[in-house]
Amino acid sequence: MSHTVGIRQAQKQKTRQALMDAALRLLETQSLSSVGLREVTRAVGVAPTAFYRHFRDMADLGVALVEESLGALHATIGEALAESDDAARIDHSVAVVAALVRTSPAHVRFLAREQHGGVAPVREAIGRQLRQFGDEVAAAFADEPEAAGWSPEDLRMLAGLYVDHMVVTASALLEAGPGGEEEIAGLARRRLRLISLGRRHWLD
Amino acid sequence: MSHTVGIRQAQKQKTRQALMDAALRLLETQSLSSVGLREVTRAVGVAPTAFYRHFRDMADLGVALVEESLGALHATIGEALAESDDAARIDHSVAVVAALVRTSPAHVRFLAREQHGGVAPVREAIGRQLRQFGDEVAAAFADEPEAAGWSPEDLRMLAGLYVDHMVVTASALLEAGPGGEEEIAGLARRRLRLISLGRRHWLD
DNA sequence: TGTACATCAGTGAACGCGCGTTCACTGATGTAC
DNA sequence: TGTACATCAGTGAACGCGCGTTCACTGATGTAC
Repeated sequence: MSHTVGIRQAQKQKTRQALMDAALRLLETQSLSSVGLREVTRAVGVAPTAFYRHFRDMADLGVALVEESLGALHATIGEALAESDDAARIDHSVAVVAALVRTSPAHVRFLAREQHGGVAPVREAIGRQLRQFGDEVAAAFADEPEAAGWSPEDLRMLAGLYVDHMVVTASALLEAGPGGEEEIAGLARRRLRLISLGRRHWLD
Repeated sequence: MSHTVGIRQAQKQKTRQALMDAALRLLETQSLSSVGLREVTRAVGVAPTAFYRHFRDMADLGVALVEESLGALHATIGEALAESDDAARIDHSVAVVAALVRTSPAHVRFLAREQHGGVAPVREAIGRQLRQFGDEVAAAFADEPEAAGWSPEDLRMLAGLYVDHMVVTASALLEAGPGGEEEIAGLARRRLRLISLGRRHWLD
């Protein structure tokens, strides 16, 4: 091999990830503004000062967690939106959200908690991501024949309604726990179906 | 007069309210789990130990703030829901939420922040209030002729959609500030209208 | 391949600070007679 | 109305503790020759 990543760089990346993982675990029962830097380094087993080699402060780590939580979701959501049939799209979208909550509950909890939390940079990073999802959903809608006659503003309004509803669904799934998943998912599907009905008659 | 409130009791109530007001002001830029008891008493101008005469801890004060924020709202929402015309009900409901955000922005910010925040008793108190709003909205819907043929579950689903939407609207109004109020309110009304359209065709 | 030097992730001691909670107290208000 | 005692909201000193941040350091990794 000509050029490996470098032992030093690989180890640094590993520590950085360990700090993020430890923080995420602590965030399940606290909010970001009350999790301390020392608490995180203690959980990882490094000196408090090692933290500064990776993040300026806890807000900086929080922003990194937002990217980790939502960065990969854009592609997955894109797939769900690509479904041609309306019912299939609803089922697929709800399934994507349910899968996210099932596989990464701590990430979802973090997002729900910090979306309106006390740490401005993190709040803004989440807001940016959600707005981007809204834009992507609106763009997907715009490509469909059902969008004929719709103003861009109304499409964006509808897309925002979808996204907001998905966020509400994610935190409801979280609160319900694994046992209540199917009930919440069913409720979410019925709500989306009602919205979808409204969409169909919007231009009547 | 036969029996005044008592100077002692009145003064105690005044201090208690001052603690809640000071906490609410501090909560505009922080979350509950990072606001300290000493910070609150310092803002009021009493000794830290005076806090314990009124609340067990900050979570206890938070629960009291939830009641203060939402307790009076049930009656007001009831009025809005009593509108017979669908469009009037939408306008009235959005106006109630906008008025709440305008007159008590700090209360609304507190609720948005702590709805999924790190302090369990407060989170649960907010959840209880929102569920109660949902029940009230569902009961109001049930009394209408349009509800004929609807299952109780579907009515509760619709009511939840309304309440969740109002919560989303309230925090959007907060983020937008006074200048963007009309835009957000307009968006909220269009969304409610779309939901209302879906409702009308639910049984088709 | 070997050597000499540079880099830099992680260390550990030290700092000043504000925190929540305890305790015995004070003195104005309330009550019984 | 006046007196004697009880109540209790608010005080102030004291405590031990964990916090974020600074600093000079160490020693493994990286690089130039």
